[in-house]
Amino acid sequence: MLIGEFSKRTGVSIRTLHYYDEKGLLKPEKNPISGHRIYSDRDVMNLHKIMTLKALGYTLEQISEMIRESSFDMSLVDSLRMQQKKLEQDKEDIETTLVTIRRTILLIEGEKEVNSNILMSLISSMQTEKAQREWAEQFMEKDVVESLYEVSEEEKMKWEKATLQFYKEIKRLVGKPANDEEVMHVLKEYFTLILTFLDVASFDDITNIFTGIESIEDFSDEELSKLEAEVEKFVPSPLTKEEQEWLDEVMAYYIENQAFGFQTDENE
Amino acid sequence: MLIGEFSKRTGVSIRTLHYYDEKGLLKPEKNPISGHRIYSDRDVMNLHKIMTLKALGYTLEQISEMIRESSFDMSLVDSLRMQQKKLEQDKEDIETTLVTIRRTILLIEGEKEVNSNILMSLISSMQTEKAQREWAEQFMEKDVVESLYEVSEEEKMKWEKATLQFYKEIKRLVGKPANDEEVMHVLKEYFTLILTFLDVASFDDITNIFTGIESIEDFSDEELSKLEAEVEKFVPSPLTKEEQEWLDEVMAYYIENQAFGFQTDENE
DNA sequence: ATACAACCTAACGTTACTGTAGGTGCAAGA
DNA sequence: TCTTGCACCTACAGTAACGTTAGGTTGTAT
Repeated sequence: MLIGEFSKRTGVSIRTLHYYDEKGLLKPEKNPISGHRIYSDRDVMNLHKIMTLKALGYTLEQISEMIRESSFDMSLVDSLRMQQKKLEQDKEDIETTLVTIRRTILLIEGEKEVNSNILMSLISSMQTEKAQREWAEQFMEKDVVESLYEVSEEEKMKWEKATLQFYKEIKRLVGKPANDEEVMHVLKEYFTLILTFLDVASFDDITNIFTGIESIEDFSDEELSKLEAEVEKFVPSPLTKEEQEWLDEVMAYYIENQAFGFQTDENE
Repeated sequence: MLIGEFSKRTGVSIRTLHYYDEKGLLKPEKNPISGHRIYSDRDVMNLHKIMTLKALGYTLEQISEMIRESSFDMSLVDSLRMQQKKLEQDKEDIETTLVTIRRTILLIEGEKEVNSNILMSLISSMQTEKAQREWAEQFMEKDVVESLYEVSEEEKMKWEKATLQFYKEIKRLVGKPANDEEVMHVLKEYFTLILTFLDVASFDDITNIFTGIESIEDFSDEELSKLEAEVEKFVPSPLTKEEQEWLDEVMAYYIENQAFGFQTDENE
């Protein structure tokens, strides 16, 4: 059987067969005069072995070691279990990304255009959700973390949509004075939402969800900036430096003037 | 920010940053004298965008097109849906392979050593199960195919274990005369098993599961060898030519002498 | 004799990097 | 001032598993 027929019979391209020959994986006889490769029925079987192991995810190098022997012993089971682990990890990664994609599609379906920085922030926030959770367990009780993350898809969606809108507003309002009515309104809405999601009544209560911390002031400045850097690694802020500085300013103003009063302010 | 600090802050290796610069994905400022790269805060954001899109499965080339614009429109949704499809396919492939691996481990757990040809045959049979099913629908009614493949894991396992044992026996018995008692015994057991799985009472009834076929003789020789070749593409026989020829022979002998009688032969 | 298919080797292209060699810029210590 | 050492630079090579192309040879039909 010449290479063309063999290729058709097995469905493996001629170039791949050349390559396997070159790599010593499948070395057929050769016509010593013409140099043409001559494949036998045994080669069909050997190629099939190669393809099967490839389907299980082994590299050609691993395969060439494996096919030297004509039978497998129990060490194959160990090797299979390793493959299994690898594939399960791959699958989980894909699963995470699929969820992210689904949520992203839902998120932007209502919009006609989305600022790419904001969107990327949100996407990577979804993508790294699991890592964020594990990281958060350093500071909070496990069940607190759980209650924060184990919310329905709709809740998450609501949060993401609100965040998207909030950042959009920030980019629109940047530069306005801290006591601007619209600015105050946007901040109020967002803070209210945060408190709703955290399920606390006021900012003071937020400290309750951290372990071993009496108040926000327990964090030193160094600690805070270290924390910020770590958070940035997960999800960098989609705001420019100016936007961020402006936001810090108006937020400080807002908290000083309204934070502990807005609960009662219900008829606006 | 020089490249070292930037690399630490973002977790991306220096070499990769060089690469992104080279490819035009992330081109920081350069000190015109020393040639050192100078990264800004905006670059942090841009790199983050790149990493996010990479996590969604886009290639660097696609990414470099995508990051030219500062906002996304609805075409992103189409693109995300395409990614989604691709990832779903990948996931399914992995899933299939995982099932195959699990079954393979179970299959060989009882054995101390397995002939690699036989094992490869069985593995690829599991791996291509779906394709086999679709192929089989050319010849059988959909519900017949379904009833053949929609059996419990244990049933499948039983079949595979039996097949493994059968091939092992063949390789042990090859060369013995067709009327050898042991040979007859092995064939009988295997045929009985086949009929059990096909849920038919005799070989004549097998034709009932094919559509538009009155008897096996309806197939011409060409058709049969074409069929065989197609089956070989899924799962080549783990037998050598001699073993296969010997098996054909003893099977022919067995069918002629016993096939239609063994149903009654219950006290052996 | 010639056309043509089928084969050959050899070398480059692909993707997303990593590794290495050899050289420059800049600060601190001997 | 010289040297050491670190951070940085460019440029070239290598990885997996092939695909593609070029240029040349073999075998067969006309």
